[in-house]
Amino acid sequence: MATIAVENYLKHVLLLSAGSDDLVSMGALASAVAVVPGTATTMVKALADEGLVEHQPRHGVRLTPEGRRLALNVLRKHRLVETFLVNVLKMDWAKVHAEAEQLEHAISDEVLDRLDALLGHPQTDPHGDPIPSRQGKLSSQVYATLATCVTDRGVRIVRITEQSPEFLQFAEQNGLQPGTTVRVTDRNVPAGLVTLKKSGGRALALSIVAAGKILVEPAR
Amino acid sequence: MATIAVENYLKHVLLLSAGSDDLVSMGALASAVAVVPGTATTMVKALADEGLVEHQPRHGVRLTPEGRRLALNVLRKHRLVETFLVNVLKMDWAKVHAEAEQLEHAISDEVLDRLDALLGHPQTDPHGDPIPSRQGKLSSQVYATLATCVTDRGVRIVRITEQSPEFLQFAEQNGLQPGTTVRVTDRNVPAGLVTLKKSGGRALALSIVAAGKILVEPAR
DNA sequence: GGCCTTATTTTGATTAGTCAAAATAAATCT
DNA sequence: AGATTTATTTTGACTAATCAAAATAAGGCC
Ligand SMILES: [Mn+2]
Ligand SMILES: [Mn+2]
Ligand SMILES: [Mn+2]
Ligand SMILES: [Mn+2]
Repeated sequence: MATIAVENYLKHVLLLSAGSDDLVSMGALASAVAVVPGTATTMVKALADEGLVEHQPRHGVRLTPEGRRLALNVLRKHRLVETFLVNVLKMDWAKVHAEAEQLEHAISDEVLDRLDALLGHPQTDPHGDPIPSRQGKLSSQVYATLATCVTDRGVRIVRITEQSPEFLQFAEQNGLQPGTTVRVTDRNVPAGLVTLKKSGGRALALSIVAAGKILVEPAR
Repeated sequence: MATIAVENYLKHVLLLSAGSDDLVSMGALASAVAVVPGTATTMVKALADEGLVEHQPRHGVRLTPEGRRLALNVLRKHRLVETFLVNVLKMDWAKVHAEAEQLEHAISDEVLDRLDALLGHPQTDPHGDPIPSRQGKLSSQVYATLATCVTDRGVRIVRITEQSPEFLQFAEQNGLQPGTTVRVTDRNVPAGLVTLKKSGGRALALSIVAAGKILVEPAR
């Protein structure tokens, strides 16, 4: 059985490689799992011995098919648990990430399946993050963000790519959640500012960096 | 934060001391947590240093008030999780114990409270085991068992004190679950045999040992 | 090409939890 | 009481995971 630490490393390699199959740097991995770089190196070498990752010393890591399979299963647990916590237990969507970080290692595949059924086989979690399918398929659709999308046109928020409670709470308070339609009224790059309006709401200003964390699609 | 190992030790000291406040022997504790006796000694000394147990060398352990508080919280999580798994996810009651053994260490107090509310503040889990209250009160009601109760009188099953999947599956298959009313038709101590009948069912034989694991109360 | 900066790896220690097997104390049995 | 059996503790060793700090390699810059 993979330990909790192993599951966390694999999951973060998956998240950091983001669709593409290029190498994940040690530094990025270390800071994602919140360990010192040397620790990541040690662990990655152990994972490579187990055949879960491929390690190119001095360059980075990537998942093997087996490592990817495990990582996807953990990610599926994480996101289904988040969905359960929000949809069934009515928890604050800003808090469920920390909760799921633990639970993803404690639930069995059977509980996973039953949760999935109870929730009606959701495609995304409460933040719009895609839930890997039981067969290990993970949607990697590319979206525009509030920092890059067309202006003066309605766009629908599909995903918030940031787990910090602070950001999520801010988004919630301003109604920036998956499903909401907004319109970018102004984008001032030198000032690093994006201004937007919810249909029938008042204006809201956001930094370009913050806007870049909110994925959108054209509102049909 | 208490580690998973610490939580397990504390929970088992609580279960083994069963209401009374006498000492739990090292041997019993070691086999409950499935470690070698020396390991239990080492851990108990560490727990004593943390003020979670009182260790009387060569005689045994008992929980301090603080250790008891922690242990009750873990036990509450365990039993509420079991209840959730059976009542909401419709899992087999024979399998939920193993599942809860992991989950009891992964859920936060907030999730605990929400689960409790979702389930309607149950008093017992699916096996009839009492669920400690949020304030740390644990019912210690004493019941007769099918090995000791009156014969030829209806008795209602209130609890199965045995977690093994085999036993629970056997009990389920024969309709021996909390709530069911049965009647002991014969008890042959020398032969070590108990015979009983479900109201309107056929006879069923059980060893005295097995019968002793099924707690009952007079059916009014 | 050589130097400098930065990322990565190595080395040496530490902590939590565990086991095997030897040592010791307590109980039990002649 | 003395001997034997049984439970507990001690000792020494091991694994997984981590950090601090020194050593090393890459990549970019003059
Ligand atoms: Mn995690
Ligand atoms: Mn999410
Ligand atoms: Mn447990
Ligand atoms: Mn139970």
